[in-house]
Amino acid sequence: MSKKEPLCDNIAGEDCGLKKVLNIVGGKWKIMILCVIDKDEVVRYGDLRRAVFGITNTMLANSLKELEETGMVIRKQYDEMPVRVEYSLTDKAKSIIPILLELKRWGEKNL
Amino acid sequence: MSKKEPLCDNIAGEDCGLKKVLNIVGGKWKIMILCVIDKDEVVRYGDLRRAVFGITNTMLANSLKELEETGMVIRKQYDEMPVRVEYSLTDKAKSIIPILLELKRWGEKNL
DNA sequence: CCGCATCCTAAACGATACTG
DNA sequence: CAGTATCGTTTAGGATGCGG
Repeated sequence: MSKKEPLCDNIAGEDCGLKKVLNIVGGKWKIMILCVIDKDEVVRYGDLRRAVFGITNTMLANSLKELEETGMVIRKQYDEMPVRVEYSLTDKAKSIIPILLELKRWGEKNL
Repeated sequence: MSKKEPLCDNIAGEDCGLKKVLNIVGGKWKIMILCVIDKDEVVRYGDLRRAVFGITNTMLANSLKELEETGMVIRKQYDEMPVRVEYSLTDKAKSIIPILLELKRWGEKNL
């Protein structure tokens, strides 16, 4: 009998681990956002918008909110004047980075 | 100086290895299709349609065509009557499976 | 400075019917 | 059996302007 670990267990639903991952880091901008924060550790909203070339306020704010809700980034607000907001990665997000790096290397080698 | 390997090298374009990967295995069905073929090694079109619950002819045919064009699956046609078509994974596709499995495990553990 | 609200476009996805 | 063609729907993404 085959002992192969299946890629997806629940072919029908959204509860496959793989699909869950794509749900939270998929889309057009999320990985690039994680990338910038990973690189600089702590990043302000405005710096993020300048670093992620081409992103609009709408998409950056939406993406950051979703990343925060899924426990990937931490939002810290300083009520100065004007206000300052800093984003950083959670431990959870940091733990996925090495796997994404493997995927990146695979892509560079094979595509 | 930081020696950290960047997640994305080209923040602006589509030429980041990570984005390339998502381009070819992203979307709603591609990973599930790869999953089924990986499990059974060689799969006929009709079996694939039954195995990937909820997929339509349109999406299955489109996805398979794209996976073939990106060198992820092999299409072999037998001109019998009625015709028979079998799909299998390329070595390239097989080599990404272990990484996807890691992602899957990460998703199961963290999401 | 850091976003949100609104409206709009484009692309992904889907239903149905039909063909070699 | 293994798809294609056509058309409708839905969702992701984007432009612009306003507000705390």
